[in-house]
Amino acid sequence: MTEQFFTFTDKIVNFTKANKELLATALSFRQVTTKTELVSYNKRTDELYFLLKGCLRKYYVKDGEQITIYITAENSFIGAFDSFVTGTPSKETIETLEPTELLVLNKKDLTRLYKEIPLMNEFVRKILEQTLIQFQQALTSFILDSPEERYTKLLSQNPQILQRVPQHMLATYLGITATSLSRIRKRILEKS
Amino acid sequence: MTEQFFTFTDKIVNFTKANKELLATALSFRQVTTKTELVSYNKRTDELYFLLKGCLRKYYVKDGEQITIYITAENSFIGAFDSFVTGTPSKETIETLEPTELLVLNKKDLTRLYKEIPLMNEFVRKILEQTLIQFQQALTSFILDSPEERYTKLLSQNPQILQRVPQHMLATYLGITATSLSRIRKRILEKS
DNA sequence: TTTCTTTCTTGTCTTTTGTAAACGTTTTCC
DNA sequence: GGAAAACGTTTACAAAAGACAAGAAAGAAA
Repeated sequence: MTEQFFTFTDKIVNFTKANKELLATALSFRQVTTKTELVSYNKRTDELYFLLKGCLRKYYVKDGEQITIYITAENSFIGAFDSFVTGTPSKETIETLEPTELLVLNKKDLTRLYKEIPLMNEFVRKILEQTLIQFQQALTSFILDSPEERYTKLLSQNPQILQRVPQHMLATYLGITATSLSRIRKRILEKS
Repeated sequence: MTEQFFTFTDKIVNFTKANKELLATALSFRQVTTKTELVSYNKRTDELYFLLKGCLRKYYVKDGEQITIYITAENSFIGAFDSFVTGTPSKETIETLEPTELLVLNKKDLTRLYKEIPLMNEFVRKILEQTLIQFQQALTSFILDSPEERYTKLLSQNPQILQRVPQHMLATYLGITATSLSRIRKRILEKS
């Protein structure tokens, strides 16, 4: 159950066997159905998730509409970082889009691991470095690219996601309405 | 010269005197004029900067136009993280907008500091956590808010920046053209 | 000061997106 | 299986943004 997780960590740092045993005791397995809220609006969260199987999204509610701001699938960490780090109620909701299997790490255990495993700070630092680069690329794409360009980029970089996520969620994720995405798709079809 | 930097670090972790002496030897002071490129297009960078005084922006070139993707001022770290971390040529340019004073930390020294100062990983991890939250908020604002909302938010959260950065740079930073920002400003004036 | 450059605004026209509503299709779930 | 909900597309109209060009205003430099 944790092999998949350590396959992931092995690409980042060299945890010792002892490290991994400690880590494994801190991780709890959780299996949830579609549409489960892992983090809810205005609730504090002290959990981080490692996705073993399935698909999640993060969304905000604005004017009564759900606006998807993040989508991710297998072998990645996700959490409501703001609430997790600062302890404030979360403005974002994290919800499963499929039956999902995760490993859960809570803040208390993470704090303990930072003390017990010196490599832990380095591990998390490297994860954060990668995540930051990803976020900066996403942010840059919003500034540089048109919605149509963002869609075609998503199409080429992450074609699987299109099979797993409803189009109206993709639309808000691209910063546009479902109507507009439908038009963009039509436009692209007509070009080819 | 480094007091200002340690005032900053003291808010994050408790470096010992010995830590600070080590750190200080790794930091070099640099004073540059307006429009100096700290990181240039297609060049690798192995430097991170801590801004003591002045103002910087990061920009991309698209279709011959400079598109500003980040602006920052005193007491913050900046660098072309992608190039810095992965060693690939930078697609972004970092340029001063004012006469600027900085502390420079290069990658070799940072790598050394990670080994010599255990707290260093924690320090950088915490900086990255904060930066990630900021980036996520910026990204979210692009998805959730209209250009007009982004402008008024910037106005209320960071009014000083408006005095220091030309409007056409702010415009691209907001994801719109200078023309459009000018009209938004007019619209806001007429409302009040 | 005078000149030159940069910056900002305005006008016109075109394209894109948003809003709201309708409609057919697919999926979900008793 | 059948009802209800969710999903995707389309249409008409309104609002916003982009492109391009012209010109005013402000700053920097000779």
